[in-house]
Amino acid sequence: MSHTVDGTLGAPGSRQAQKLRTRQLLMSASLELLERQSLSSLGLREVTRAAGISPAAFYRHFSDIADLGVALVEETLGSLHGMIGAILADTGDSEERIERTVGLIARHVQAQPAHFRFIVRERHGGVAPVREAIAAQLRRFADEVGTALAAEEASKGWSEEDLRMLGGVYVGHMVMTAADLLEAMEQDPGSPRSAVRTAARIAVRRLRLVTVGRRHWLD
Amino acid sequence: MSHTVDGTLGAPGSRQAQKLRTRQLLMSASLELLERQSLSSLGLREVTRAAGISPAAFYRHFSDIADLGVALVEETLGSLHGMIGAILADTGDSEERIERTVGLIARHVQAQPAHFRFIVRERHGGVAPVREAIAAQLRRFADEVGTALAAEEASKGWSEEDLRMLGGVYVGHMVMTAADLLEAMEQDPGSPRSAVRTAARIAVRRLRLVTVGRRHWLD
DNA sequence: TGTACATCAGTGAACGCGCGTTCACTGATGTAC
DNA sequence: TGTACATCAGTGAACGCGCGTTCACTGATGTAC
Repeated sequence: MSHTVDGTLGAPGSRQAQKLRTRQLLMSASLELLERQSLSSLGLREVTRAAGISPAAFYRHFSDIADLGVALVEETLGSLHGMIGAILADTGDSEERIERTVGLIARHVQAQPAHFRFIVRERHGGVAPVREAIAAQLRRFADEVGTALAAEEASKGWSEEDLRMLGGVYVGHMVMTAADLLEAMEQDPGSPRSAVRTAARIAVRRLRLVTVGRRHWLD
Repeated sequence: MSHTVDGTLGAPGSRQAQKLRTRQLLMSASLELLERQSLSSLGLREVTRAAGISPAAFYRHFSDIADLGVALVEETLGSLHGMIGAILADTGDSEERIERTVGLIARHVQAQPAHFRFIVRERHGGVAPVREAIAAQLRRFADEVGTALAAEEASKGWSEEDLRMLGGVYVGHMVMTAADLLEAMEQDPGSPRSAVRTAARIAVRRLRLVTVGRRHWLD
């Protein structure tokens, strides 16, 4: 019944909650370390040191680093679902919508760069289970986008395979834009963010190219 | 016959030639190991073991693994120059040309999968100098393609920035296609190669989308 | 031409270090009655 | 309600192992005369 957040008292379920908190600590500590290295070079001891727990405790939560990586994929791409939804609601061919979409991606990337960097880096990285988890999620996103596009006016007469392709193109562009923005953020002086603006402008033009192609696909 | 030269070799099986051979051995052994792991998890001892030389000898050729990685980038993207040239000579908007381009990429990827996998994996990998070397080379490729496109009929009225963007889009599609083909090759049963064919077909459609967009860019 | 010396790619042993994993343990939390 | 027992997240020590790097060395190749 009673409840003290500082970990001294026992409410029912507080053990479970504490375990979850530690798990989350491991995951966010890892994500921070992964800003500067890849998953396959991330050490178990390194992670537990950063999280402030003993190495052995790691095994109460994950069987190994690859397992933690898969959990990070779920968490990260879960948090992206909101973004995909917002973009879907926005998907259309007008200039304004393209710019809003790129702006949305830019804001998400700047808000949680570590999550995006992780996905971009491990998408083709050296840890097979993580690569597969990312591929499965991105395929799901592409299907969702394709399905949403199918309902639009501009998709009349499109074959199912072409719609799936188009969904994949949009998702591919999102990842590409995120990667470009991260690269720009890394090399940017900090204040003026000119490299970021350039990356965003190019992303807009690329999306415009796809949009024009879509409009005249059946010509 | 006396041969006194400032440092050039004269005798067959010269010291310099042997050194180059060992260096090449280190690089090709690494590339093989990198089919199954990423550069940042590649060990110096692991490489020398695979190459059949002692660990200490490594330092006669490279200062560390990152240094070897940069050398691999130069070698790999140097070998791609021929492909880029062939594609440039082929670049145009006709359906046939698109299919020839994708076929060309597919053949190169199947001929030397390890080289392409290395570039795709390390393009956003955990080793900064390697990432930068790849980015610099791809930027160069994109500029070359952009310049070649500028000379074409279809590029009349295009701004320079849009041409650079288009060059980047083509290079981006090449890398994307290579990545998709590698993924398909991995999961393919072996004989029918249906996943590879599907990946190639989708690559063709994506390129077609870009082509249509290009054609109507100024509408 | 032959001889004496210089160079340097590759060796093998040694080093200290941090790694992943195991184990018996502790003590707070949860449960049964 | 209080008491006795069960659970289990996290600990700390220990282990064997492979790592990157250093060093003095060897012996084939190259050079000077």
